[in-house]
Amino acid sequence: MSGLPSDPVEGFVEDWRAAGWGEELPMAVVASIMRAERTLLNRNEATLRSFDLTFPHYKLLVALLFRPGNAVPMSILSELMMVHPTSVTNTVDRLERRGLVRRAPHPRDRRALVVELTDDGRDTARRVVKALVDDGFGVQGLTDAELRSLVALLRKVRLGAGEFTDPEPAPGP
Amino acid sequence: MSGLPSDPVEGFVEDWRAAGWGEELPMAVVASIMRAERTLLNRNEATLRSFDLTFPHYKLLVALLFRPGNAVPMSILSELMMVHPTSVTNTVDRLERRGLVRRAPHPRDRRALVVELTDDGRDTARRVVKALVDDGFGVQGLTDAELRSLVALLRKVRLGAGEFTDPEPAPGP
DNA sequence: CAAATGTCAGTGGTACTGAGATGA
DNA sequence: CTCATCTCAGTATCACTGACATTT
Repeated sequence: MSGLPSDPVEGFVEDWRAAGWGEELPMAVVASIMRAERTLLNRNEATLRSFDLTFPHYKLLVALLFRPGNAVPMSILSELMMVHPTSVTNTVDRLERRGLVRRAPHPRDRRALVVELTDDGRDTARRVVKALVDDGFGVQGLTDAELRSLVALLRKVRLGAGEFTDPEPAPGP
Repeated sequence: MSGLPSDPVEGFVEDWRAAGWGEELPMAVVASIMRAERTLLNRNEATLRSFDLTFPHYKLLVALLFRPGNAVPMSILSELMMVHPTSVTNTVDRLERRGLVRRAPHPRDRRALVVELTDDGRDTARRVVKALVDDGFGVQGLTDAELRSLVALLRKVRLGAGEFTDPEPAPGP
């Protein structure tokens, strides 16, 4: 729970404005996102540590948990996790050594591999998710409407920053 | 601009809901924050790299830039940057070797040190900030009202997750 | 005395670059 | 042939733990 006595972003915005830098709103948004990420990470890492998992490990396990067959090609994992392919190799290596995932040949592309959950991995993934859910992912004090609004606004930020394209999935003709 | 064809968070929420895990809104918020952070980081790192700065370096320089005297005690930097004291030592070491900051004795506590910008550091910090501002920090496509709303909502998240206390600075009697 | 500040040495983990083997 | 997929070796950076000297 560490905890500063007051919101550092607010003081920061005041100094920024006083100095006349301009673009204080985008600055405040970026600072808020960075700090929220760090705070939530710190909070949820305590839970992950009790399962001996790091956040990248968790992200990979969860990415597998919600797929038919619990199997995803390495290259897709790289995109979903927004990391370099060699980082995926590294993460999969570690999880495979622990028996939580395994590599299997891609059914139709002999260059590619899919990563799939083992029974142990699926069990672990489910228990970790349950633990995080029970803690509400560390998010507290917002109404459902606020949470929805937040997701929508962050979607705009991600879209504007180029995370993905496709503002809306054009309905078929 | 790399870029996925569509928003991965949306697909994720659908899978999550279909599996009946519950707490899908907090999950979506956390996932959105993590991805927004990563996307903005990737985007702004290109700018930082042109100044040979990493993000931790940037954070420290900017923390100094907006203070009277451009000097801040190490311990405060540790809190502001949300990192371990030894990480601050490390970051300051690197920036000091490059002549961008320097350590000076704390005026009233002989245990403590303050870190202050050199002339070169102040100049560098200003130019980096200007470059980031010119790019709007990678944030595009939101109105001022939306940006304000986003800052307010993220403040609630940070407060709820224990980043700081003090819901509102109780006005003096 | 106990608590706070900062450093040092060492560790573990992440994510990258560049090069290369294999297959579409 | 070109491009995609994945791995390996090497590198940089970060953030931490534990121990310590100094000062409050």
